[in-house]
Amino acid sequence: MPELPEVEVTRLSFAQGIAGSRVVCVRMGKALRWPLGCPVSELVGRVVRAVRRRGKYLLIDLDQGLLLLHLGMSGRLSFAEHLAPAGAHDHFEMKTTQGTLRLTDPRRFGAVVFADSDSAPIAQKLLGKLGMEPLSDDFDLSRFHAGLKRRKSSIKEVLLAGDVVVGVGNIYACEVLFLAGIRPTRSAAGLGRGRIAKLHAAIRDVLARAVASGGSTLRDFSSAKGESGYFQLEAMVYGRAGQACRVCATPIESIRQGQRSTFFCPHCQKS
DNA sequence: AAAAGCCCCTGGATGC
DNA sequence: TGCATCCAGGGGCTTT
Repeated sequence: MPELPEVEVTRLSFAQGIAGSRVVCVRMGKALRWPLGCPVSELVGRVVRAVRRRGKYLLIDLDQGLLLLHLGMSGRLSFAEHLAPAGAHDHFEMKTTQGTLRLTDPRRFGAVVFADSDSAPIAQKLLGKLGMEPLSDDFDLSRFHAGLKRRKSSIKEVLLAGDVVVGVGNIYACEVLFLAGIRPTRSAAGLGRGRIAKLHAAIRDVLARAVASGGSTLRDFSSAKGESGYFQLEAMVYGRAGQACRVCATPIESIRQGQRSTFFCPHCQKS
């Protein structure tokens, strides 16, 4: 479900509300991707300072240590003073003095992991190799260029890998490559400066607009307040195999790259 | 170092 | 209606 815009919108929807609260109790359901890494009792009484984001991870800063939270494919957060009774897919719940934070995640690819600090081994393992933040100033064109130049695999797979730039998932990778007019199978290293500049701009624009408009609802996203997003632009290519390109009416093609679906317009994305 | 595959898990859509 | 198959917005891990 969640790519960078959805994660960021989720963060914005509860960061203020939870900051300054104190943890009252924590309840775990079925196992998520990794164990929490500390006894739940150790979290009780700690103060929630702030919520940051790095890539698709949310970092919940406590007065001592932090929680790394990932939504995986199907995760969703809720934060409210009173939540409905926990259901079968609610696998993490943290009650605080200002409301309860709940992770609902049917597929359980998501995770909640405790780390002593940003430099703790577990935090380094999960965050250490992440690429540039596309919406921050460190997403610099020269560094993007340099990152792509040493990668022989396809540009689509490099975007998805997240070690050059983070946050671009399968939907946005397809959309951004369409906007930049780049064939997803093109080798990253083979792209010229001009096309890389265009791609760089497309990534910033699309992600920023998606955050500004409350996250994409290309499927079923909703923030931790339960507000559903409304991505103002419809998908140009994602999920549109066989349908007419919105620009040139050529049928959109679908292929597999690295076990994921890719959609593109063979005419608008000639090379 | 980088690339390619595998796998974790459940639910919804589709097809017979 | 029932059952099998395929697909899904992620990403760490192992093997080449």
